Amino acid sequence: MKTRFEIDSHEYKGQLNLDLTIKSGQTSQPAWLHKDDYFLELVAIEGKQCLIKIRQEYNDLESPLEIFAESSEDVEEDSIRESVMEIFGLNDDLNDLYDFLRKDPKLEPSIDFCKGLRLFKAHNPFECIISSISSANCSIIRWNRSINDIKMKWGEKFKFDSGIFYTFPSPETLRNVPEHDLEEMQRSEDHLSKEFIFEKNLKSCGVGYRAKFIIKAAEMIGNQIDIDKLTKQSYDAAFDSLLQLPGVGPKVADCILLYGFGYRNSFPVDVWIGRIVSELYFNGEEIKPPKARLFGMEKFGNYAGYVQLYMFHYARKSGLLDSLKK
DNA sequence: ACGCAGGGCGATA
DNA sequence: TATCGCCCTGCG
Repeated sequence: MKTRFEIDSHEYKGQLNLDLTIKSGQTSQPAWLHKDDYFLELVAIEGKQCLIKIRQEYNDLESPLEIFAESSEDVEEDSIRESVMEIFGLNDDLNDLYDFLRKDPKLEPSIDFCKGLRLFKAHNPFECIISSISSANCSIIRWNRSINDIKMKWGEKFKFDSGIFYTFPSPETLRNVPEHDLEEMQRSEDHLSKEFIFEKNLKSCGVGYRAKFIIKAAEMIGNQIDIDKLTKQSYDAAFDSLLQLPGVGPKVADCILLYGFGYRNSFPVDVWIGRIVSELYFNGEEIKPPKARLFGMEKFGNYAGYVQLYMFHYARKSGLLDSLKK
């Protein structure tokens, strides 16, 4: 099955900046592969693996999105369209958001810096959970690399004309992966050659001490923690459930809820958001993360997730972030 | 070279 | 209940 279609800007409210949305470092998933104007990723639609190629005219936030989809199975165009809408936050009304931001003089300037930036939702919730765990105490490039490594080592391989793509492995697969060189060596003792290179273990993906957390989390998902249930729970209940996973604290849980499950009221607080909140709303007085989190959730309500996203990019681009470094 | 940034955890009071 | 040292790696 190969198909091509467009999504016209009239089909969603407000603008979309595809490039900015994909590259903004949201922990839902690594940035999509950028190749000849197109962004590419393998996405499961109706349970079938489907390569999505998407492109937007450079610097034209109003032009129609051009989408190519390709799969060895038949996938309905409507389902692909729905997935794309969901992944790129096209069901969100950015005009509404901007009306909200304009009412707050502290947030108003963020609009110009972030035009068309949308929440980049995970197409694979389990991948989002592992991405978010990997992102803790870690740079964006590093955890992006780790997740791509994990996909290449244990994902299922799919070949297309435009390249080779891998799925993110299932919890069942990931929970059985060796943690480090030693474990990999022990497991393959019987057939070990002199030149054996240890590279099929989690630590070799650069996740560091988070390897243990990832394996344990993969074990718990499907047992104590049911992903489908999480999406149907209240924000508070889902937050508490996620905290049971190793490597998941408040910040990571909020990222998973926002980028993985679409809880728009979550307000993930890392050191930067903490500093920005204290600078903008508390005269620079130090605000502890739990307090900043509650402040954001209460003040911004269902816009909290977007406000967090916009605050960070605004601060980054305006130079505010640099001024807060010390 | 080497010290620091980054979020969560487990030990401590 | 709050505070603090440590975990691993990339970068300046």
